[in-house]
This record gives sequence, C-alpha cells and structure tokens, in this order.
Amino acid sequence: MNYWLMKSEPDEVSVDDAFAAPRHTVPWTGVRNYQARNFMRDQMRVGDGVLFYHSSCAEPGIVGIAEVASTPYPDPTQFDRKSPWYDAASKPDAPRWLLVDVKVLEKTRNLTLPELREDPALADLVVLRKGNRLSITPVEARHWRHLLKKLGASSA
DNA sequence: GCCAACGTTGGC
DNA sequence: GCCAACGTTGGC
Repeated sequence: MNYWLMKSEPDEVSVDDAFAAPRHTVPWTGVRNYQARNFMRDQMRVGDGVLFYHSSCAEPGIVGIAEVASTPYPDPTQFDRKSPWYDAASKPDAPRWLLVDVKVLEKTRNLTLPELREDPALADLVVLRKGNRLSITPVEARHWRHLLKKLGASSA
C-alpha cells in the first residue's frame, strides 16, 4: 500500500466535483509530466491512499481523502483534438499518457498550505519541498497517518 | 550530450 | 500579474 498527494485545480475538477461524480470517481486526466505519469503507470495500485489537494487557487490545501480506483489506462484527452490536453505526437497504438481513476472517500476541511508548512512533523513532505511542481507526489506512511489524524478523517 | 531559450507550474 | 523554480525542446 502506497500513499500519494494529487493536485487538482478546483476550477477544473474540485473535490466537490469529484465527490458528485458517479461512484465519487473521476479519471485523473491532463497529467502531462513524465514523472507524474510514471507514478500512475508503475507504482500506483488499486486501493492506494490519495490526498486530494487543491492547487492554483485562493486557498491551496488538502481537501479530501481518496483512493486509487483503477489500474492505469490511456488518458483519452490526449487523442481529442479539441481538448486542451491534446497531444498530436501520441498515437493510439502507443499512448504516451496514462491515468488512473480516483475515488473520493471523504471530503475534509481544507488543511491549508500554511498549516502544512508550520507543522514540524511535515517538514519533509515531498510536496512542501522548495520548488516542487509535481502534480503527483508520494507520501510516506508516517506523513499519511499524521495527516489523517490531523484531519480527523474516518477513512484512516 | 550540452545547454540556452522557452514554456509551465503554482504560490503570492 | 509577478516571478522563482523546474521541465522540455532543439540547435549544435
């Protein structure tokens, strides 16, 4: 069992949007970074824990507990000419971009970025590292436990 | 394979 | 809108 933090822009897909979707599940479309793709392709397993994070918004922070809900499969938006994530260089018989489905288990309060930064127990959380821009980052088990306790999450 | 130029992310 | 940090591209 691995744990992850996955960023979504709430203007695109918020935790409310994801929770309102059928089975509380959304395909994690639009990742166009190889390192993030590789996490989904090579390391994620169904049932892995996910922290749902809102980025590029007024109050960035962790807003929900989720889980990996599928094995990896090709991101359909890469083949859609009208999609902002269209990739002309990716061919259907050799898809460049894969994704997984993510199921929201529980919405939480917004554990904001400033709160995360001021907690010494989270000092080396990957997403807080200087200059980090990865939209998917691994979370250590001790950080996961600490964060779930902090959130009072029932999905622990 | 190097690296400068350019593009993107994302907090502020 | 600014800009630091980082990833990607492409000429050589």
